[in-house]
Amino acid sequence: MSNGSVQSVDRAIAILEILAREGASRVTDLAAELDVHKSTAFRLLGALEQGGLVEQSGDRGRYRLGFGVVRLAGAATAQLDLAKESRAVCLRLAGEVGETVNVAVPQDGHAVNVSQVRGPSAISGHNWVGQRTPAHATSSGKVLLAFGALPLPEALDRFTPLTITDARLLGLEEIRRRGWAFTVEELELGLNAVAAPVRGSDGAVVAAVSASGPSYRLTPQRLPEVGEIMTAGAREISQRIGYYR
Amino acid sequence: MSNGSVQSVDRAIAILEILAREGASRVTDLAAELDVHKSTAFRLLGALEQGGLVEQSGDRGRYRLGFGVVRLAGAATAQLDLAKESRAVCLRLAGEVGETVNVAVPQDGHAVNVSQVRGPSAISGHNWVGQRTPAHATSSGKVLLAFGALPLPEALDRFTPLTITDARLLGLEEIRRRGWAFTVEELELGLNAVAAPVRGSDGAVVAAVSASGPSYRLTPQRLPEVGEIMTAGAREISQRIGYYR
DNA sequence: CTCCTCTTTTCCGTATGGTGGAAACCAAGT
DNA sequence: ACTTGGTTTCCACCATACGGAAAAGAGGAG
Repeated sequence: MSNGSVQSVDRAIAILEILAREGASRVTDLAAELDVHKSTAFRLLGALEQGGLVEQSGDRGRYRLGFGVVRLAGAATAQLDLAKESRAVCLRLAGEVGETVNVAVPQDGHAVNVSQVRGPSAISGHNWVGQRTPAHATSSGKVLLAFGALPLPEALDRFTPLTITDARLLGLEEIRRRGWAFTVEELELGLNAVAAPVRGSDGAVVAAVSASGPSYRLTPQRLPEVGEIMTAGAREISQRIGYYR
Repeated sequence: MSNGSVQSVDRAIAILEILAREGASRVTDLAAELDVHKSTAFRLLGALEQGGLVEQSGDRGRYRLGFGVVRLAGAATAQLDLAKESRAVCLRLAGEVGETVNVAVPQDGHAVNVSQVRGPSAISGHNWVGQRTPAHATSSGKVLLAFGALPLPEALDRFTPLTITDARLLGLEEIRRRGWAFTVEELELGLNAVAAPVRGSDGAVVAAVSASGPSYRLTPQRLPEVGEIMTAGAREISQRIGYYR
C-alpha cells in the first residue's frame, strides 16, 4: 500500500472535490484553498479540462465538474448496479430452478462471476464469485462468446473428456438463435449448466446469468425448460439495469 | 485555453478511462497501455486510490474505479438534474401564475439562476439565467438565506428605497414558518416576486423556485395565493430530484 | 515440496516536469 | 479613462516523479 504521494495528482483530485462541494469555483479561490500558486491551479485545471473532468462555467475563469466525471461514474456503477439489481432475480431463479445461480461478466478474456445465489439443494459449498472461468467450458462463457462480449480464445483447454476444444463445435450461432447456452460435464464431470444473455441499456450483452447443478438433477432433458426460465430471468435483469426493448 | 500539459495528471486521467472501459485492470496491463514503467503505474494508482477514485479488486494487484468517482458524479449531475427536472414544473407554474419563473441555486454567497421560463405576459425580455442576484433583495435569495443554504452577507446593499438593509428585518424566521418568501420592489422598483424552497434527497434546501412580475399584476394581495402555488411547485421539483418526505 | 515464471511492490539516484514568481492581459466598476 | 482584481502566459530553477534494479509474493508445474 503506497502513501498516495504524487503531488500533482493529489492536487488535481482535491480540485475535483472542491468543485463537487462548491458547484463552481474561480482559479483564485481554488489556489487559495489548495495553498498553491494561481498559475499552478490554472495549469492543473487545464489538465483536468483537457481530460474532460472539469469544464468552464459560462463566465470566464470559473470552473465546474465536467461530464467526463459522469461518464466515469457510469462505468463504475454499472457493475455495482448489475450485482445489486440481479440479486433479487437470482434468488427467485434459484428457487424456481432449484440450482445455484450465478451472474458473470466478461473480463480479460474470461467470464468472471460477480453474484451468486446458492440453490436450495446445493451440495457443494463452492463460491464462484470473483472467480474467472474458461469461457468455452462454461454456459455463461459460451453466451458471452456467442454474443460478442468476449473474443474467441486462441486455445481451448480440455478439462474433462467432454470439453469442446474445437471452436467450430461450440455452436455459437445456434446459441444466438436459441437465446441460451448450456454445458454438459464440460468444465467438471457431473456438472451441467444453462445460461442466458443480460443486456445493457444500449442492447449489447454485458453479462450472463446461469444455473448450474449436478447432471443427475440438471439432466439434458431438462435443459430446454431451464433455458426458458433463465432467458426470462435474464430479460428481467436486463430491464432492471436499463434495457427496454 | 491551456494545452492540458501536466503529465502525471494526464496519466492519472488515462488510467481512469482505461478502468472505465475495462472494468478492472492489472498494474502491468495499465503500464503497457500507458507506455510507462510499472512502478510509475503503481505510484499513480496509489495516488488515485488514496483519493478514492480507484480501489483494488478482490484479487491482488487488480484495480477498478472507486466510489469516489460516483460521489463526484453525483455532485456534477445534481445541478444538471435540477435544471432538467425543474423545467416541466416551471412551464406549468409560469402558465398558472402568469409570470416569469426562475430556479436559483446558492453559489459564492449569491443566488444564481440556472433555469428560467418566461411568463405569457412577460414585458421584459430579461434573461436571468447565469446571473447572480443579491440574496437579501430577491425572493429566491431570502429563501436560501432562511433555510441555511446561504450565509447572511455582511453588508446589505440598497437597490431601491424599499430594499431591506437591516438583516434583522428580513423576516427569515417567518419565511421558514410560512414556507415561502416574497419581495416587494426591493430589487427593482415595480418588480415583485415570490419563491419557495427546493429540497435535495437528504432534505436540505439546495435551490429556490420563484415567480416574478410587475407589481401592478403581482400585487401584495396576490402574494399568499402565489406563495401556495410556488410551494406546491417546489415540492414537486424536490420529489423529481429525489426528496421523498 | 521445490522450482520456475510472472507480477507486484519497494527503494533510490537522476533528470525532467511542475513549481512559484513576475508580468502581460482582460473584464468590470467607478 | 483609470483602477482594481482576477486570469493567463512565460521562464528559470529545483523538488518531485521518473525508470531501473531488485526484493517480495503468488500461482502453477513437476
